[in-house]
Amino acid sequence: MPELPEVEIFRRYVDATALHQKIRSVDPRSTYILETAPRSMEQCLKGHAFDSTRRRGKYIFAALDDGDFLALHFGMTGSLKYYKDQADEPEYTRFLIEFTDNYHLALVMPRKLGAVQCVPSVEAFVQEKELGPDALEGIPDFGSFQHVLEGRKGMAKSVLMNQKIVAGIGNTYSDEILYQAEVHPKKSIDELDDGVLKTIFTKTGYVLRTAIDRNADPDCFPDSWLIPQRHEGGRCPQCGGEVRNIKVSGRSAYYCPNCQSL
DNA sequence: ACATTGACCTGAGAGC
DNA sequence: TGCTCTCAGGTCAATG
Repeated sequence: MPELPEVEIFRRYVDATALHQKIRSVDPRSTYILETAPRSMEQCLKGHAFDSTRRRGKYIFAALDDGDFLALHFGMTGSLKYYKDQADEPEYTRFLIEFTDNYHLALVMPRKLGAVQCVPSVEAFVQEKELGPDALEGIPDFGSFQHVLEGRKGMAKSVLMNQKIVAGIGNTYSDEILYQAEVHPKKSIDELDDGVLKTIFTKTGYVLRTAIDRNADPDCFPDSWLIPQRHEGGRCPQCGGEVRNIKVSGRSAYYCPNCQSL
């Protein structure tokens, strides 16, 4: 599921493939994910080129040469594919950009839970969505982390997943972070002492950074991690006990009842 | 103002 | 085989 590490890999993919090429046409296959009208979308992109990219949480912003941005969100099934021949167009292409050199950039998304739009300013967009600081780059030290959590009362997992508090962490990585910090997903955040909070902060950086270093490919994650065991019948790498699955705010949370007690 | 829940989307996989 | 049901988890609106 595209959380911060996957989205960062997508961002680098755009950097490596689709920059500095003039856009010939835009083909919105699904208006459902379009948050900018098709006409203004075309006006925004056609004849322009992407200069650079930025990421905030789970959003990518591709900067156009006239100052606008294309904002991309991948929902839970989104990905990008860059290719030349029309015959190589992936199934479930929901938004398609064609460059003047005949290459294509497709937003592929079986479930239409993502979004595409043109925005004049990243800052205004972030403000409108009330996005919190980026989980990796927006929280430089433990003091900032404490500040971000100030006054929060919810369950640890829900807090980590709340994009208005910290942007970029979703269901899968919140489980990993709490597993490594040995915190029960339902533990109230305001009941944790500074030592534990500091561990959560440290593990957040470690987990996200390591995932990016390994191409956000779970097959390459360390054996000591929960994610490879995050399924029915999975075993805790630490104690060998069975991993448990419970519902936390309507999401399925995996954890080790032995290592992460309440 | 905050926390929590349910709806949306649609393919995969289970069960009958 | 083929139908129905449940589940996955991103965000957002509605509810507590």
